[in-house]
Amino acid sequence: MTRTAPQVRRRASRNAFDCTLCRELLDAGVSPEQGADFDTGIYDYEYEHASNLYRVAAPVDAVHSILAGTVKIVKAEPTGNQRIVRVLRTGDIAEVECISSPTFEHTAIAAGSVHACRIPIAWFRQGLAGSVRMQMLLLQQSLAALKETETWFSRLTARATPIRTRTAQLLLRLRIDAGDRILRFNVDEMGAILNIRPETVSRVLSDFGRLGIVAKERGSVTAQLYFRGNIAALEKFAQGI
Amino acid sequence: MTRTAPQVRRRASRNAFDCTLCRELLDAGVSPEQGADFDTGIYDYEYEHASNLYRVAAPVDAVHSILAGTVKIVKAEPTGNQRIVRVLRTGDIAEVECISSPTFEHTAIAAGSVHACRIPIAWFRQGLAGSVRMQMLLLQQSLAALKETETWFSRLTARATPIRTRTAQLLLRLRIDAGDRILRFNVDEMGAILNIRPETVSRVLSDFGRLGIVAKERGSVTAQLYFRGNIAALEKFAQGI
DNA sequence: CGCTCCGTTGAAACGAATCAATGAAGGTGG
DNA sequence: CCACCTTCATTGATTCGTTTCAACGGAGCG
Repeated sequence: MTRTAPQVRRRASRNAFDCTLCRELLDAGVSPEQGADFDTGIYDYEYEHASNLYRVAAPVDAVHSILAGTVKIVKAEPTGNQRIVRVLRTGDIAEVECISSPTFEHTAIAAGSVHACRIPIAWFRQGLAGSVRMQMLLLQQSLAALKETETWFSRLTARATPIRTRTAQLLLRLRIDAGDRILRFNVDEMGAILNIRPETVSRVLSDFGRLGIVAKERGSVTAQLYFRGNIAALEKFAQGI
Repeated sequence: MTRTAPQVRRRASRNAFDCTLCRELLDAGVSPEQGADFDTGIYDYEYEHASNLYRVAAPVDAVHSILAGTVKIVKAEPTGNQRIVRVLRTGDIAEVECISSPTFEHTAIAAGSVHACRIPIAWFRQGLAGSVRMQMLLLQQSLAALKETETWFSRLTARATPIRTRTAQLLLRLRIDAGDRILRFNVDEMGAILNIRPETVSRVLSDFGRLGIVAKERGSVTAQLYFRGNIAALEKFAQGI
């Protein structure tokens, strides 16, 4: 989990109004100073796979609204190792914690290609103070994050449940929409979530592979990011067979 | 963890205005209908040790503000076993989740004697809609809960860390104020937090006892609720010796 | 006094961690 | 275009820690 991650990010072409948060802010009548345009720092950025949206302990300069893609939220332990505490999807707002914290409490890493809107913190705070709808929106987000984290941890780290079961649960949680595609994390990352060693993840995944339940996608380069899974079978395993 | 818990609760004598939440609501100009008095259902209740403030899946009838004491927040797993996802202290607001949920998502159990203010949900929601300060207050609470849960889980369930270490960390987290008193959970409960078997908890605690680091309080009946701990020594263990 | 609840302790079984070696894939430079 | 190197996944053999099963003991209570 200490492998280096590229820091690349580039401005994309999308309109800022695709972002719920931006719309909400503008609706609230809080415009980013007069003559607002995209030079104020509100953009749709595209982040490469494995790049950081922001890093732990860095001063909070912006709030990120996920327009497309999946983002891993990583918490660093004092012991040095890192754990993934939740996963953000399209529509989520990253690091609502920034309201009461001057620095980021997590690191956010793109899983696959990610589009995110970066809203300058000053504008965001201004908007928050003046808009009841903004506050409710954030409250909802915060509660959603709480629920996600609780479930994530309490189900996925339950030692009573065998690792086979927990791995199946994790794979189901990483499913893309309704199909049989599953977001593919590497063995280190899955270990960081399930709290087991990468070797063990590999063993379980190999088992699943032999049973024909999970297969790695072959073909194009980007396809490596996904598994193909037998969802019905996985659900059985997830319930402890 | 399936031991029965008494359901006792009785009305205490304290004034509702000791409760931050109540004050906030009244300040917001939202009074519980005219002629408001304590018959509206706003009370300072006293809960006995091990009694429930509310139970999972029950319809949300009230929000609880903890005036004094410690409350365990328990999440039930589909597998049947229960885990303590966080601990509430004086000043905390229980189950902020109720804003977006019709039923309780957790069970709240008093650890020792607990004073809590029960605010009828209708009044609470009314106040929330009209008060910016209320919303910010809840947002803060929600974020605090999120942080607490993350830390709780990510530190205490880290499999890499030996159980000795994690137990020491837990004990430090259960410390009462600045002294050497530590809130005493039973072996089942500590197991439910650390995600280990009660027998294992017992073994570790016995070790600590032999090392003179932790001692069970002797004497009065209520004193059973506490340990006496050598804080400095525990901190060493908590850092992995 | 005997019951039950809860904590304690022991011995054995099991499962994941650890250590170590091999293999597949991708990138780089000659 | 191929050899080389790095990264990451895989697999095996062994060790270690927790669980499991089981029995015992103290405390509180009817």
